[in-house]
Amino acid sequence: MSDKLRRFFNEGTTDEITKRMLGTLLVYHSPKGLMSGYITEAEAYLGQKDSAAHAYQGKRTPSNEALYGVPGTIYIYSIHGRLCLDVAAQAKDVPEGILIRGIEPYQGIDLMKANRPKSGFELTNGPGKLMDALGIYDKEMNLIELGDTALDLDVDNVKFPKKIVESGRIGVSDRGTWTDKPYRFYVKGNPYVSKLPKREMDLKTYGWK
DNA sequence: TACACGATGGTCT
DNA sequence: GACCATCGTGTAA
Repeated sequence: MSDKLRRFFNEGTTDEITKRMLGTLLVYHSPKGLMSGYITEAEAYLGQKDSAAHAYQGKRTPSNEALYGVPGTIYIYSIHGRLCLDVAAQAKDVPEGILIRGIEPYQGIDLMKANRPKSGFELTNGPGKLMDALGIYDKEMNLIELGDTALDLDVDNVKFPKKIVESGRIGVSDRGTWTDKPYRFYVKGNPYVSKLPKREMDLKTYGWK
């Protein structure tokens, strides 16, 4: 991992880092070619105290081990037969993480369409969908730091959201008081956001400054 | 556009 | 055997 990326993660709380991640460029050097996309939507999961998190009450198993890694460790997990992409956000052994839920395709769009023959914004507007579009079908990169494998995060060539919307996290079944806490963040108006009604899409600027 | 629901397969108990 | 940080299709309005 680059020093610059290390600094990106080493400052702030996990929800602050999650917001900072909106507009950064997720880069994947796939076997088929380069693909990338700007992060449009992400969720923070605050570790052992967070009843919606995989590491709630310090739960630690082989599959969620990556959450306990250094900041920027890739956490790939499967759910309902799909894969999702997470990144550890805090110091080693502090199991807080960020779920990447949407990207706006930038490079390699044709490759993504070949991987996932869906029209329009359905290409990458969900955590399982974007993994499908990138063509990541296994957990080979799990436990590795961003930048030390084919996946990287470019924090130099970024876009800036005009406004960030907060909401409850998607898909968490009832888990007490943390169920509805506003730890989902997305770029207001960007169409590559899950479950976004058409009327809330800003098709002129996609919500960027 | 909103909601309901079935398929799905890895992971844990 | 149950759970689940999902997705796609179906229905109705």
